Amino acid sequence: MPDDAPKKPSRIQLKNRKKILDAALEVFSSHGFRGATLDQIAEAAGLSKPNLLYYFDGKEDIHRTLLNGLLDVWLAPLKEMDPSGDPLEELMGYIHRKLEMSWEMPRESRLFAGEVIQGAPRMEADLQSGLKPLFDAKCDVIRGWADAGLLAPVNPAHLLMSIWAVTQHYADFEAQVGVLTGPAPRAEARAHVDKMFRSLLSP
Amino acid sequence: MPDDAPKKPSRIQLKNRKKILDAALEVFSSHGFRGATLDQIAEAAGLSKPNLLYYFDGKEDIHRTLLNGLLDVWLAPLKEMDPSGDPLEELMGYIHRKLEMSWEMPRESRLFAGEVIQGAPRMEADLQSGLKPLFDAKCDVIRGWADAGLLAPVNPAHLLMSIWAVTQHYADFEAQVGVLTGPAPRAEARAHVDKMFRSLLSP
DNA sequence: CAAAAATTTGACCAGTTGGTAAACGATTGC
DNA sequence: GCAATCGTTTACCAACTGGTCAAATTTTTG
Repeated sequence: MPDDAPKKPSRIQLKNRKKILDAALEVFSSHGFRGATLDQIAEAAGLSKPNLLYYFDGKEDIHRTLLNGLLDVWLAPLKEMDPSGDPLEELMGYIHRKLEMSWEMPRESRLFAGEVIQGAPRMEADLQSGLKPLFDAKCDVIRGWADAGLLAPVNPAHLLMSIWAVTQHYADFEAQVGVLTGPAPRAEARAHVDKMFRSLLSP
Repeated sequence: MPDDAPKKPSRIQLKNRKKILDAALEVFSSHGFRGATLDQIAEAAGLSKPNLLYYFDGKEDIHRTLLNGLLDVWLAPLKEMDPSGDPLEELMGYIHRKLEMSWEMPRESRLFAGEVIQGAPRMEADLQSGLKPLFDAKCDVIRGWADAGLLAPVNPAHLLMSIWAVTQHYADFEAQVGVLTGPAPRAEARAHVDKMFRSLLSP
């Protein structure tokens, strides 16, 4: 018999865990792990601090849960890239989906970025087990496309990293983008990114 | 008579301030402002904590001094871009210099990135006064080149941001790059970045 | 060298922070 | 209806952190 009984969570547990994770996303993404305090998260969640710790084992637990759930969301667009589709349009579709995510989920992007910048101390395992295999698989797909002459010859790994760099930049460096461009850079960004990668990838 | 006598710093002051700033760069860049402690910085600098505070007014003072000095270094390559040179080669030269900086000065890059990700709370003024004017000026230069047909038509602001995004990615996301690519991605990165921007910019 | 100035240190402090214990309320299953 | 479980709060603490201060030590200067 398994000694870790799953004990299906009650409605109230589901609701409060969700509230906590949402509050934690807000706070962690704008102050970093160390910069965030349980009091801040508790207040943002509308709960008391000891109440937080009734639902999670501690600050690290909240953070880890958040990052873990995030990785799936974050990689979903890449998973959708279809090896049997039209190469250029599959890649451009991925790029636009990723760019859209940066506008729609900047907190998630910054949480991720902050963690990686600091050496991913609480995420190394997830990167190895979650990100690496998918990354390698998609690199193979892209290499296949390029070898078949359906794309310009390109280094798949560095292509993917460039895509992440450019698209996530709009979320992660929002403070800088805001200072440097007008209030509505979204359409311009879309056009620019489209042109940049299309010119690189067109065979 | 000016009441804030400059009082030229002694050899010992110069040396220790340098040691402190170097230690602070190490610690701040890998733990963020809030995550860094004065004790950590003091230990890395080989000084006692009260001794740190003899040279700087406090944690914020150290951080601000660091960021302030950094912005100049960071923008130097952009300043070097010569409006009267060959457009494509000036831009590609800038790109390669910026990429080189990411490999040579990853701590500086991460310090900057961490600050901007968290909304640049201690840097807004510097961005407005130091970065914005240079950015606008160089955008005008690039626009001029493009209008003259010496470059492919391109959005100057988003071009510059793309350059930053791609080049700094190798420093800021080093932990991720390390997991995903082999141990020597430097030459590959160079080739990829060159190809990407050359294909975008060639008229 | 001796006085003055600069530098360094040890002891200390007040505020913050992650986390705990136990009592108190609310739900739920029977 | 009522006991048992679940959920919440109050009061609290030990560790850490940024910062102070006066004394001690070293360096510079006349």
